[in-house]
Amino acid sequence: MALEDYPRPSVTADVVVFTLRENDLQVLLVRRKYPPFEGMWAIPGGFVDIDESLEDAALRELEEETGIRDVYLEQLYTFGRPDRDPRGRVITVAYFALAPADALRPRAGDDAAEARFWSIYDLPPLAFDHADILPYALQRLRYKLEYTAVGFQLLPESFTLSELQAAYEVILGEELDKRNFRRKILSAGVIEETGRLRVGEGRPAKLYRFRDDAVAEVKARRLFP
Amino acid sequence: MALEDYPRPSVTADVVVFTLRENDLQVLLVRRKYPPFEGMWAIPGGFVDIDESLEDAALRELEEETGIRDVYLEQLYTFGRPDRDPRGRVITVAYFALAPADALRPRAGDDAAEARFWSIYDLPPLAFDHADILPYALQRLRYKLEYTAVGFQLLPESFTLSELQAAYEVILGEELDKRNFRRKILSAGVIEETGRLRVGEGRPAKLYRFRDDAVAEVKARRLFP
DNA sequence: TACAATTCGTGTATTAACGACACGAATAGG
DNA sequence: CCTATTCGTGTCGTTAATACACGAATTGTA
Repeated sequence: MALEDYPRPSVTADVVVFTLRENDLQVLLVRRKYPPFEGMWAIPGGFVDIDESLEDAALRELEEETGIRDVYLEQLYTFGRPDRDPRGRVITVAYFALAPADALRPRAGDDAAEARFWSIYDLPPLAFDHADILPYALQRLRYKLEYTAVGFQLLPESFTLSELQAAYEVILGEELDKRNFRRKILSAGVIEETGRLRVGEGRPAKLYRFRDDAVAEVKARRLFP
Repeated sequence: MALEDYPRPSVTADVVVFTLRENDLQVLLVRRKYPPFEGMWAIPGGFVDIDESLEDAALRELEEETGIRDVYLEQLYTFGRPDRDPRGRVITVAYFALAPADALRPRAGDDAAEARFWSIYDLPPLAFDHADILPYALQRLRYKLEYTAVGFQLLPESFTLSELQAAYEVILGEELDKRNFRRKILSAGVIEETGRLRVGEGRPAKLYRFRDDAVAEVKARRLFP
């Protein structure tokens, strides 16, 4: 029996792009220009080309909508309810991406009227089954934050410990103790001082950077056990 | 632009069925009756029907190959390298299933010449990219074992603590301390005594069962923190 | 130029969990 | 009744987690 003898679904790759903006955890959404769900907000994505890997499709869509490349990208889950798209059978492989806000220049694509960030904690009504995908992505992000160094993908190259703690707090949705946070993050050995200071209101703060080497990767396992 | 204007891939659901047999962790494989990879071993699976959910497809394939239903099933990952099937573009949504050995009656399906269990630690050459999928499934199983009560899905309804420990050891691939294991598993509150004993060589052992209630589910989080 | 406002950076004491470790108890079979 | 086998149990030292408060460094302003 040949492949053509089976009916084939359409397959899309959708990308949940997280970033930190205005001391908030936000995701990129696009407003749909055409039916179905015309005018509603949706997770950016599109059809997987026939000779393109799933990850390449996600990266391509990401670049089309945000102009960025070299981003942290991870497969999230595949959503395939038969009725999730009124046009027919469409299975979507969802990815999630993390990027620092300053790297992102959202722009509307061919089939999007508009593109902007929304707080993950205050979302508009969403097209398709995208209201199922975002909570799942948030859960995965929180989960990974506790045992890997993935959180640094959301921050600029250098940052203060207070900024890092604020990022953890807004992602996890809870407050953390300052001294315990510093002790854990420093003893994990995943960051190092840059030697520079950030001046502002109050006492200047030391700037740190992520140690993007093999050592840091290994130690990042079970960062918050 | 309509759905039909895009070339569409084929989509399959493959299921990695784990079980414990002969004090070993084993997976069900089928020997392919037809090309490509005729005669080679493969993870059981098949095409997703056009109006069938991905999970239903996995359950259907599972029932066709093993005769079981009501099994623990979880989506694993979606594999979609463009060249993974020589016939054309085939994306597979891989699932993994856990079942006690006594529930399984492997049987060859329409396109399988033979079906049998293989030790996950001693596998034959595999068709497609299935040699990538199995290690990934093992890693996921080990990972889940440490923080959920998922391991009980592999055991019969009642079991001794020694049997449970042996199961953990064969899955994790390492030896565990008897007293520490018992302390952890009992203090987690996920199992209870049945009041019966298993007699055999040596002192009879108490039989336990999994507490399949809401309390056990909650406490099962971070079973081995 | 001092003082008020702000944010940074630090240590300890208590409690909980983890890992290492050895031997008596209960049964079956010879 | 003795031997072989497996079951079931407790302690101690170490490590990790939590809770908690104040002096230090700077900026802006009176």
